[in-house]
Amino acid sequence: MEENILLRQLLRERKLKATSTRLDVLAVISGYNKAIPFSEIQNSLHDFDRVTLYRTINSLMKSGIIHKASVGEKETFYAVCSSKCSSDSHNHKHIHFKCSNCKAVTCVQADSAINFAITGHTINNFEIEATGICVSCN
Amino acid sequence: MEENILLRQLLRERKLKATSTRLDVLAVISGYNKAIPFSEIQNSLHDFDRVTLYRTINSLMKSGIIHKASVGEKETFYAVCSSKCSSDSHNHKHIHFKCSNCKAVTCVQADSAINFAITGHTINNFEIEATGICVSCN
DNA sequence: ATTTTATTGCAACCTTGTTGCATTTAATGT
DNA sequence: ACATTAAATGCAACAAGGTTGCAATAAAAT
Repeated sequence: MEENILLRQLLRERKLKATSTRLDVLAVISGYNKAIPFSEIQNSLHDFDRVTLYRTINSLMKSGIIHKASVGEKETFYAVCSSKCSSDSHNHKHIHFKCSNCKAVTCVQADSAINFAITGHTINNFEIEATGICVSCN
Repeated sequence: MEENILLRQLLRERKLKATSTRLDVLAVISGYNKAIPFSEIQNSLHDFDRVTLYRTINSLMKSGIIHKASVGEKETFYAVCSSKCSSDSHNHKHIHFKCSNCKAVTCVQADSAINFAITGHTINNFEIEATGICVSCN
């Protein structure tokens, strides 16, 4: 369990105690470089209780540090937020992309802004989950 | 449990036995006029075993009669498919829209086709879940 | 250094969904 | 209409994912 002063600062900024659980979980998630499935977090950190991991992930989400990256699968994926996110609101304009070849889930930007309208409806927010072949597999 | 000859035909076309469970479940789902949460199906049909409902829903999905309409919630919603869907493939180009006022989930079409690209990626399929205010609440 | 307050671990629990097996029901052919 | 066949149902049991209450512990504030 190595100390990461930056992660510690990040937690304190969001008014969260910089406990070793949080530092470790955050290190695993941010070191993964793509959306990480819950089971992968568990495997990397088998010294922590399952409940503690759930609670840690929940507080990281509430604080706008990480977010869920669902891709219609049973298993939940998590990824670090952009700096735009806060305790109050998650603000993602990206797409959750699942590669059907390597199975990796990543947060990617569309080449240009996505806009659409639905007659009579006011659209406040939307999420896109896409599947296909990622850069590495192409 | 009233007989619906049309639903019976629909089931038989898709090579499914027209059992009373299926006729009832289908009547409830199609009569709901928007995506229906699983609990609502259960409440309407408390005489059937939970397992039977799950199995019924699964076979209706496999046959392309209904589909899941997820909106990032814990609870699963279901809606009837367009006639384009078959046992082989679900083919939806619609958006799953959740009204933050009345909480209803509906399948709606965008006013114009939605297209986007991600550099280096091949996009094979995508799903959009939107939240906002629906027609009735506007 | 002590107090305060949040976090952890544990056990227990809930919900959602699935499986195996014996029983029942719908469709098919006669 | 009747027997046969193949699929669907109910039940019990289970598994995965996630939550809650509470006592013990660790971090932050004084």
